Amino acid sequence: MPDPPNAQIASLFDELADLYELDGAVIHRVMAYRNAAKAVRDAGTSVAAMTRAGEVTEMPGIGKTLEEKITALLDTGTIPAVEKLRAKFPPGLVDMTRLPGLGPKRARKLFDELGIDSLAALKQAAEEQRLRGLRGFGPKFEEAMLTAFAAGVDETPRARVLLSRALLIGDGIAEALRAHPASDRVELAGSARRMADAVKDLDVVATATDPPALLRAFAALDVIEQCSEPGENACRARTHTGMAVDFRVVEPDQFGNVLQHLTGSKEHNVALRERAVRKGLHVSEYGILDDADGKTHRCPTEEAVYAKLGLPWIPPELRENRGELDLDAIPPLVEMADLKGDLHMHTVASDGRNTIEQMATAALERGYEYIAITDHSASHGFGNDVSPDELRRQIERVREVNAAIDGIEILIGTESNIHTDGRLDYDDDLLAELDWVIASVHTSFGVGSEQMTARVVAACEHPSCDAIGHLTGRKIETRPPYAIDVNAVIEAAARTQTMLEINSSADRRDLNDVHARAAAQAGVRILINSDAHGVNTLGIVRWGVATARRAWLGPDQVANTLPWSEFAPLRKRVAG
DNA sequence: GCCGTTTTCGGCCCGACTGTTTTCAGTCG
Repeated sequence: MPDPPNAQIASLFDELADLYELDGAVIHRVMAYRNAAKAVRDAGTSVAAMTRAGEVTEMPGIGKTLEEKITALLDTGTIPAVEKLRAKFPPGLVDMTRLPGLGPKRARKLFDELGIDSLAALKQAAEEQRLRGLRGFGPKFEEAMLTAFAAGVDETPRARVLLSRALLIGDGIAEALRAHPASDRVELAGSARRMADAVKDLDVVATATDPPALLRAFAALDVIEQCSEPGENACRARTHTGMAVDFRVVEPDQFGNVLQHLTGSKEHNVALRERAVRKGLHVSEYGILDDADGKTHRCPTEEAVYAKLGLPWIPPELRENRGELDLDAIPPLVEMADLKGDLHMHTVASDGRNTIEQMATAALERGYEYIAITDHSASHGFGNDVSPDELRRQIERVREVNAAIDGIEILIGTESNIHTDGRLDYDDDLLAELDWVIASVHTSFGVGSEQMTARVVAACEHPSCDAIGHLTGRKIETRPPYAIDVNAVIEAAARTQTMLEINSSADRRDLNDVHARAAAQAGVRILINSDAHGVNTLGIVRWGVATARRAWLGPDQVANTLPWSEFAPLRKRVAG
């Protein structure tokens, strides 16, 4: 039996949390399971392997009991408590808690008293006004349920919005508000500020000389479709694209507290407050209450908030409670300006829109010292035209352009498909003639974890394979990663000196933050590549850089921050 | 269920809102 991936262990713990909550367990026990689920999901190495090694209780949030549960999962393929509770509560009960205002306590009551065990049964009971007889439930509750059903809560939940789309709106709003004469400071908060993969809504915080005027200006922005009646210092709006936007104007001396509070994440804030309590400090969005003097300290800046707690200012990308609160000093994080090359891009030879010359000129304008032209290989649909003979002609073309354009090294490469048996496209001789090979999976996603892992590990072992592209094949919000043992690939990449790419496409960001951090810790060299299909998308490395920063990567862990003279010898074909 | 510069037991972040209730539990972010 293959080891369960971290994601599977995490989702079982989350399910246990839901089930124990329905079972009426004390909330702190439920929270312990949720914390453990997050810790497992964010772990950079195999939790199953750690358990076998007897090291899993070293993880924060995993104690003896949870260790036993993971051990049971490894030994028997299941966790007894999960089986027992699944038998006790129908799955529809957890679905019911998706409704606004209906949590586990009330769902349990509906089940016990009225036998309601699914969204459908709940809807029918609300329509028949059978809920209002129950103590604690009234007509308003029935109405709220029916409103929620009418809005389609029982259908697929609304997808979150890609960061790139959210920031297009959020940055625009912030800029417009900054330009308004009544505004002072304006910042985006929330998960967009943390550069998460996708976001649910936008939070904007401001200070202003004339708050009502700024609130009115916000409501009148072109992107806003509708806005609540502006209150004294806040309003809630929806954009034409359907995004919710919360806007708050606050006192300047509290700006730091509110910005910190609204930036989150929830987990970061909870952990931050727990630590503060141990020092006699109580953190809220309004200030920091100090037991020592009984005063609430207001902070105009986030720096002041963290300083009061004895911490350095923590970059928003790190605020996920993944160890950032243990830092004495913040390590350097990679920036856009650090990038000196881009090792994955397409031209008209396959599915790109621009020529070699155009891509090279655009890269030069970005200040790059080197790029690799990596059109799709022949076995992939987009690369049908790049036959072996065509690739040989492309080698000549790239060499000519490289000679003609000063100031940038243009590598001839390929993005080779990885076949199901781990072979790359093109003969080894032809691959060896190239300057650079990045290998990616584009076909047969469903071969299963074992074969997929063996397939990519085999590619790592190829002497001409310099890097692996978009390792897990995920598309954020639309396609889950295919089954693959990422930790095994990381081990193989470290052993074979194969680089791993963070693909910067806004909907890929693959490696993700957790995997990229694990890979770097294992000594794998990371690349941040655009996978650009035209000159106008070279800049999407912004999203790859964001993922790298969320992975705690500094410039020294990202290979393409090196100048060409230092990057060139790292390639397997040169290093030998 | 986890955890420890107050602790191996007794705590476990903070505040707002809501509906139903006569003082608050449950839910949410």
